Amino acid sequence: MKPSSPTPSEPSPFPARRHDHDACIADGLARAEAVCRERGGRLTENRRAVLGLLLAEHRPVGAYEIVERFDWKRRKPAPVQIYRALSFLEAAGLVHRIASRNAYVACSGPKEEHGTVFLVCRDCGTFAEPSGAAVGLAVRGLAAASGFEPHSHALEVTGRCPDCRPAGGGC
Amino acid sequence: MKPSSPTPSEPSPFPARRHDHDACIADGLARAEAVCRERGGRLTENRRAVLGLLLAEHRPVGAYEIVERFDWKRRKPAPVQIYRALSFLEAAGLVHRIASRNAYVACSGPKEEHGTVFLVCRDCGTFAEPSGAAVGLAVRGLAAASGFEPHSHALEVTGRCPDCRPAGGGC
DNA sequence: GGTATAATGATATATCGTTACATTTCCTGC
DNA sequence: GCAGGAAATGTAACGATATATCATTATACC
Repeated sequence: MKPSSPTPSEPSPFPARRHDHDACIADGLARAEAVCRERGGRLTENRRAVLGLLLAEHRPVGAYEIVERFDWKRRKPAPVQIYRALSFLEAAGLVHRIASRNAYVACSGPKEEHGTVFLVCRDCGTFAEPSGAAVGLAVRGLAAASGFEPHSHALEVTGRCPDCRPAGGGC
Repeated sequence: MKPSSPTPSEPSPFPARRHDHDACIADGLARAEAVCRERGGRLTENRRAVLGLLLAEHRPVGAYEIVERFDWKRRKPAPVQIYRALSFLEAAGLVHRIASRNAYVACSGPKEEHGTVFLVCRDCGTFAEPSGAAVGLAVRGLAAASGFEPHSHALEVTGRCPDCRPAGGGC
């Protein structure tokens, strides 16, 4: 028996090892189009390209790595181009910055109330963004206890993803 | 009635507006000495100076700000000196890096199990490090649900500290 | 004292992110 | 179509953050 998810009602936030990648990119881009229509921005070629690259990776990617891997009109873009696209996408809630790694990921779901949770595998770099309701609760609890008025929060967890942790070992 | 802490059993993690600052620095340095004896490192003059500066501020301070404010043997230190001291102190659990701000703070208490919580006031920059037991619980819950094996985590919350939030306003 | 290890000093460089300003693209109203 | 204005891009230079390298000095231990 393989250690597959025991509770299909709450699927793992990690991407399946093999999955329909093209669909997952197409979904992300479609969602981006919708968000842009709603917010008023334009999903231009540059922004679409950056988002597409991030959607194609399920891991945090540095801005300069995006620069290197890019081929816009047969030439390398300047860093500022990438940062501009990232700023726009981040403001739209389509991309998150992983501060502890100076890297960026495509957001995997609709934006939660100013709070995000990131799980990053220390071995393979795979990334997941689970629902952070429990964390939001914990934050509000801390805030109430200390008189702090929370505005936004980011929880970054490093560890090992289901694929990288020793299969049977309970350790 | 002023909005002081209603539960004296759990004191605010924020420093009182006026408090015995010298004692608070002395305590931190004493604790550092103890940690060094235990771990085997040396709390050298440079490291002690960096830690002292961070202890004197209750807010995140950037590495280059430390450089600027420093006066070692009548000259400005090179950045690498500061980073070396910070690395040592961070490894010893005496200092934390606030990734979202590229800044560093003196740790206000004994190290918790590979997890930390930071509250940073967006108005005055004041910083607090409350007990993160509730967050640790939330992380373990998320992990259990997704098959992730958490190793360490950092939660960074921005908002307004008790001194900066409007006194009576329930907003 | 002699030796190994830890820490520092000094210089250069890598990495990450922004400023400033000119130019182009796209939408809108005519 | 086409002028006017806002949004987005192109280009170059710069600022901020962090590390590499190697020679030198201090400290602990025998």
